[in-house]
Amino acid sequence: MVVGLREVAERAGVSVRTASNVANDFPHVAPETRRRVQAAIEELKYRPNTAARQLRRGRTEVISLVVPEISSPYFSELAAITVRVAAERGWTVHIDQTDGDADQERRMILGPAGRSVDGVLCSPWAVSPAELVELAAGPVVLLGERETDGVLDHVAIDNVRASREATLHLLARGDRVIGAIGAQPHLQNGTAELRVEGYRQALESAGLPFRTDLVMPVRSLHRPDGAAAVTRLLEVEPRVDAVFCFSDELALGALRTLLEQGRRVPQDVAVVGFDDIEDGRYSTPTLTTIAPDKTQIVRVALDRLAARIAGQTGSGAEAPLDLVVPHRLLIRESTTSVRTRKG
Amino acid sequence: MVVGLREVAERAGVSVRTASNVANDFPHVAPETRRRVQAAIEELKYRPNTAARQLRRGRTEVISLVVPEISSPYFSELAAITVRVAAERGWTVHIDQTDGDADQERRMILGPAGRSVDGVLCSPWAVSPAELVELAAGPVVLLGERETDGVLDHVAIDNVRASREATLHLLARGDRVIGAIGAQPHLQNGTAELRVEGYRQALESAGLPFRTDLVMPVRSLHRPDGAAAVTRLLEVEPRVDAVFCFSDELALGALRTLLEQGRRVPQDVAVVGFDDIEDGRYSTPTLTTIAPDKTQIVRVALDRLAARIAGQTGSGAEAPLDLVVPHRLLIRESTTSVRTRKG
DNA sequence: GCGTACGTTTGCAACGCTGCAAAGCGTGAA
DNA sequence: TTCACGCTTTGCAGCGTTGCAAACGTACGC
Repeated sequence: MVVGLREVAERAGVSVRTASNVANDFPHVAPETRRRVQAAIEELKYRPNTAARQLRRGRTEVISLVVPEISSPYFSELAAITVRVAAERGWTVHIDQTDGDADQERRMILGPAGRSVDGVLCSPWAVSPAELVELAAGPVVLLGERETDGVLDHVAIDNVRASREATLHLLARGDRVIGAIGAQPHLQNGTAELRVEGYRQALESAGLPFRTDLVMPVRSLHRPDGAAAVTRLLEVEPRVDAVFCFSDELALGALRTLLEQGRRVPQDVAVVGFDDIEDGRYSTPTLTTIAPDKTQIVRVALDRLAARIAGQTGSGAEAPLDLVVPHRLLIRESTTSVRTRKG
Repeated sequence: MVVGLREVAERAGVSVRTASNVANDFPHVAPETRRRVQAAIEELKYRPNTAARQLRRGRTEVISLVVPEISSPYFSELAAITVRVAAERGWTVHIDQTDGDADQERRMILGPAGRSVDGVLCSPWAVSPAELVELAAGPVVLLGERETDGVLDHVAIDNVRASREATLHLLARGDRVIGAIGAQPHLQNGTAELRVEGYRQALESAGLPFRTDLVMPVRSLHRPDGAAAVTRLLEVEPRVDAVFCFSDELALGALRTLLEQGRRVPQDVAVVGFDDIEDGRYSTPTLTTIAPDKTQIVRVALDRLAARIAGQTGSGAEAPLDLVVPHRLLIRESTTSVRTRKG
């Protein structure tokens, strides 16, 4: 048996409209009436029908988060934060993963966005922002990718600067032959390019050559890719002093492989990652990394999304913003001291 | 401007009903009519209004997944699989996290479940199944917890057996002083108890005493808890041969701490985890662990949920099922060989 | 030529809720 | 006593879609 406001109203001896008023905390309701309706609501276990409410109000209070994959630590941490921060605004989050597939990405931004969510937070991967803007049916904020040429709001850290800082840190240690792992020429989101650029700038500023043969492309950003890439790197250039990986996962894969091949980290080879995922704080050695302020990313993105949603009815669409969020370089064991160890 | 079936119908010169028929692939539509309506749909970029559809049909094609936390690797892997498997059925997934908080858990199972999702997959934590069944407003399937006394469907591995196998593996190595990390006396979901029980059974079968002082309670199942617990364990019993952790995260935290304290793994102390998260495949040393068949867990749970949803209108509610899914013991470096290493 | 049957199209109503605007009611001022 | 005002309650309609059942048209068999 489905309980609607009708049943509640009947039970409390009021009109449906009054029942609705109570359910929505409308101020002008007599205390006694309110009490009676409340009681009816509880006795009948009334739960508002979201679909009807949405149909009427035109809002869902649901946003969707579209990421390449949920299970990768970076995105799962981001998702967790998003759910938490969204809750502060009374939103719930619909999470979707695209598996890095362009078609799925198109479908997700178009599909769920349709009208069942109020807005979309999207980490694009295979589809360019220019195309996304065509598809978007509602407010969309992009997370962490290249400059979008002002077609859509987007929130990210300054990837070039972060990458430059990471590389400069290695140079400051005295490393001269520095490999980079994580170029992704096949992708449209452009993040990897920015990181290569920062790496290049740092080398240049130190008067060192930018060797493209030390920039290893990867298919995805996971441990196995890092493991494979570092193996290739060692073949290309056995005398490598340090490796800068464009994700912590890559770095952890590389770390593992370096140790397997008998290279001590950081004595023989230093390793820097990117993302500051939790694993890197507990690996052996712990991982030096670029830490984007994830909570800030989410907060800024949701602020922006809220503004877009609120402004939807407004007159002129505001110009898209490129929002930059701070990051830090966290120096840990993989580029500094080594712990003492038996054996 | 909102495009509805009305606009499409107008444009194509047909009735709203016919437009709806085309949008829903109703078979009895003349090819020419279909073509015209299709064209209108595309030109106007018509997207069906989910709310209205749901209101009319009574179905959302959305299920919710309620987990203690998204960012922990086990749950994020589970979530990723769920999204993927659910997609095969045409469902999308609404993910919520409770932060292990009892109230939030209650709200989640009650709230989203209300009528906005067709069913709920829930990993309970702080709330007992008995209470959950009271709250549930629709089909609910529980994941991975104690026997539910038949109040709700639930899917899990055989925790007692898995835990016994892990402990027996250590015993077979010759370990005699074996600690256990991960008791959670404050929780209601009972998983930890089952694992303690399996551990106890194994020790007993080997004629060894079950020492409660070697069973370390933890607040949550993350790396820091594992790190702290193993520190306490070493204080209680410095001569420990092996540690069985009730999650891989605990194990990774323990691993790290053991190494820091100068204990080699596995030569000095062996470590076994539970969950088979990806990190354990890339740690140093790699982690021996109990691997639940996660895909199977999700598949079975969704099958069951689908059956519940389908059977909702049926007459007698079917009796709840306890579904057991297979697991394996994956033996890796943390209980066997050590890699050679320089230095 | 007519009735039947089937393929195709349609109008009506309702899913449960809330915006709107007006009606009902009680109180204090004139 | 009457009027105006504000608090409270109400009815109506419609959000966009689809189930239902009837209407329409055409082709076929008798």
